Amino acid sequence: MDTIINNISVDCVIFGFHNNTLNVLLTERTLNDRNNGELLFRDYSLQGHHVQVGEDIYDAAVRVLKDKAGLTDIYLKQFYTFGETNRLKSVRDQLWIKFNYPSVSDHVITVCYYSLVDSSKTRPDKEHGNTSWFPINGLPELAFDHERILLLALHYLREEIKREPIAFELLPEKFTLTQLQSLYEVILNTKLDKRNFRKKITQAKYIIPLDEKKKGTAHKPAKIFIFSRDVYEKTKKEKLDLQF
Amino acid sequence: MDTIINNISVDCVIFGFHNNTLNVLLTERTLNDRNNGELLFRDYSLQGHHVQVGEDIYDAAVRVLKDKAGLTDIYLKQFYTFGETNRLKSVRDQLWIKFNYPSVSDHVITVCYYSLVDSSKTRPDKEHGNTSWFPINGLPELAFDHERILLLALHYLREEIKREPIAFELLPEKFTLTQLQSLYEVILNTKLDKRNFRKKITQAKYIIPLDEKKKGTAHKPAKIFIFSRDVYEKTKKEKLDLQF
DNA sequence: TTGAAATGTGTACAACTTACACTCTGATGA
DNA sequence: TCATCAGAGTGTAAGTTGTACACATTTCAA
Repeated sequence: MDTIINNISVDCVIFGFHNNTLNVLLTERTLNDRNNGELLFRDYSLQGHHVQVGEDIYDAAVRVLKDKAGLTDIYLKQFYTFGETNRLKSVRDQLWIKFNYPSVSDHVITVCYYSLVDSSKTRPDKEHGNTSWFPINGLPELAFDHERILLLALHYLREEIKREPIAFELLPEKFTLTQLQSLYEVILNTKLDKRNFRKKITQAKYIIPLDEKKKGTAHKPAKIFIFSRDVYEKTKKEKLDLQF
Repeated sequence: MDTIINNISVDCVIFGFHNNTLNVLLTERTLNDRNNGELLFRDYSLQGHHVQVGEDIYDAAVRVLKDKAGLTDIYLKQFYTFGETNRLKSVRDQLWIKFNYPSVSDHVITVCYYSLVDSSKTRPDKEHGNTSWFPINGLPELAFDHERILLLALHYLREEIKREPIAFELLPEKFTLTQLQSLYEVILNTKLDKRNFRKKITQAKYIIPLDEKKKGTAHKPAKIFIFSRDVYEKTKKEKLDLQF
């Protein structure tokens, strides 16, 4: 039997892009009264779990994605570790922990990752029935310090998407430029100029047009593009640009 | 008595700028043979320690800076957490740990910070006699996985100094533009054009010239500048600049 | 007073960013 | 089959920013 390390956990903030919004995958957490079964509270948490004995923390994050969301082979980035002594000390969290994981330490450090998934590949399955997507702008009440974790993840995502080609992790392999542009607009919360955006794309040789068009649209079909990490690695240039 | 959490530590990569190089503060680690006292090995480690029971991890980092290097009130940035199961498993490290900290877990997670100090304020004192500065380009052999940690710290420092006004943390309060420029040159490992560099400075209203000149130079004395975080916060503009 | 050493300054050209509006294409249904 | 709809796709001019480049100035010390 795998045993857990009782003071170290990982939490994953799983981002997906659909319905033209940025969404996060959350799991319902409820606590019922021990005596009468009455619902004491319902809120939502990130996907997380304790690291197991003998397990690397990165592997723990991979395991959490697999077990809690059925996701494999996706982008995972460690962004911060939370280690305040009071992070699980609210009355509600204490109740829940005592009921569900009585053996856990009262000072748990959590190493946090954010991950990016192509939501077209992720269908809600039976196994993870109490897990669902919530739009960034319409979050429910969150468990523990998960709101803080989520907001910081969003901050790092916004910074990273400006500098690294990670947007593609959130899109299907084949995408249109309109899709790509609205992804940037949604994440960065700005409006971008279509022509200027496309001018930049043309310069990036690793965003490659196919001889293929989007089918089944009631209007002019869009050209389809793919991202090549290979070409990216070979053509990327370091930009030195001091932001005084 | 303070007790330590035996599987969670913090490590600090302390950067300083002097002699026109970027330096790191390291502490000598030695192990002598139990029987004949003969030196088994000598290498160097970052400043680190286990987190104590009831202590926030950030506070642990502050404590480490104080206790191990006599530093207070300096810039501290968490950049990564290392949690591989084999990070302390080399023969040498195991020997050292068994001798010095036999009660420590064999899977220690370490939360890493880098810190920036104005080295003009840090004089090597008696208490920390086995601690000294090493230039980035002339590092000695390092303990544990500290070389890896140090290199990653350097990576994050290089990224952050391009976007945030942290260079000033490495300089005295009053500095000249030549000092500032060579700091950037050393950290980013490039040559910058003096006139263009100064043109940028002029635009940044938070780098403020004083009516004061450097004294005691055998040549034309340089104007003295200070950095104002206050003005920075008020005048900074978000730069949206997708690096395709 | 002269030399050494580092400070401080301007301009022209190239590259990049920004603002902006209309035509094209294919699907649909009248 | 033709008109309409909805989104795709395209170029240019003006402004801003980045880059390359060389010499006069100031102080100290000999």
